[in-house]
Amino acid sequence: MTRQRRVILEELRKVRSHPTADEIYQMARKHLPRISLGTVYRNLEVLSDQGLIKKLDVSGDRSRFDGDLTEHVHIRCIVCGRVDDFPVRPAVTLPEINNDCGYEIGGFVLEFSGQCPQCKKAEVC
Amino acid sequence: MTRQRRVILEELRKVRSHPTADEIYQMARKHLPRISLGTVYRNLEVLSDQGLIKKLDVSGDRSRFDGDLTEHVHIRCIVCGRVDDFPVRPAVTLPEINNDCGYEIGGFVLEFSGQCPQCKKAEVC
DNA sequence: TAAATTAACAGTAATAATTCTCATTATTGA
DNA sequence: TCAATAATGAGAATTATTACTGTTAATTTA
Ligand SMILES: [Mn+2]
Ligand SMILES: [Mn+2]
Ligand SMILES: [Zn+2]
Ligand SMILES: [Zn+2]
Repeated sequence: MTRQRRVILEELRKVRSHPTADEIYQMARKHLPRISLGTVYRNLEVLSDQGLIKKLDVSGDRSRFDGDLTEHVHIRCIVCGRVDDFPVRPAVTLPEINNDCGYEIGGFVLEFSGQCPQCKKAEVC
Repeated sequence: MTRQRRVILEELRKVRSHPTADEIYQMARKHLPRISLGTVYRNLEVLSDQGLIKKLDVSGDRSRFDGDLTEHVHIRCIVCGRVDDFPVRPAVTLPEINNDCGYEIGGFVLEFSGQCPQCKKAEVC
């Protein structure tokens, strides 16, 4: 656990947003001005492999990261791309799913999408 | 509806897989050897905007496309990346969701992941 | 402690999916 | 027919991400 890795983890746990690698890079630079983007990517990968953070493979162009390890659902704005937690639990749990497709199921992603309050307000009619 | 666009749509409707843009490019080249990858990307975007196909923003690196417009669930192999239809309907429907997060909800993605039969068999123990 | 080994680093180059540019070709419709 | 419009092919540009290359810091061992 290097200083760089600790700062990345702390900054990610501090926010309730789901920042991209580059956004985490900007956050970390406030504390470690000489940190490199490559280090941020490398450590996000390591932390994700160690199970200390979650890499969100939500829709959209860039990967996002979440310091909240509890299983929860996300909602993404189709206009600006921001991702929030969504306060609903899916009624479906993994053991309930009848697996007749031959896959060995390991997880699932439930992601809602729509317009966030800001984008809804800014909408041109 | 140009020849290029029609071939892309027909090829996509022909298969039950969820090909990437490059895979569709290879399929289209069989009929139009001089078609360009840029044209494939452009027409997939147009067809998706027109609602004639669906662009799948599933997890993973590349976008995939689906000629099946009915609402259904997907499963993705975490080893080889292939995407299949998953024969389960989520118990949750959009109107049921209480929207107290301020978003205007437009849709959702439910995607399971795991190992496909081939990858499960090939697994090194 | 001092040398050797290891791990992570910063900076930068490479990769790959996608988008953009632009000259050319096809299509439309008065 | 023929001008206007739209789409194309080829390839360059963009961009998120990954890989590489010395360098530095930390850890282990003699
Ligand atoms: Mn979250
Ligand atoms: Mn499908
Ligand atoms: Zn928004
Ligand atoms: Zn597989």
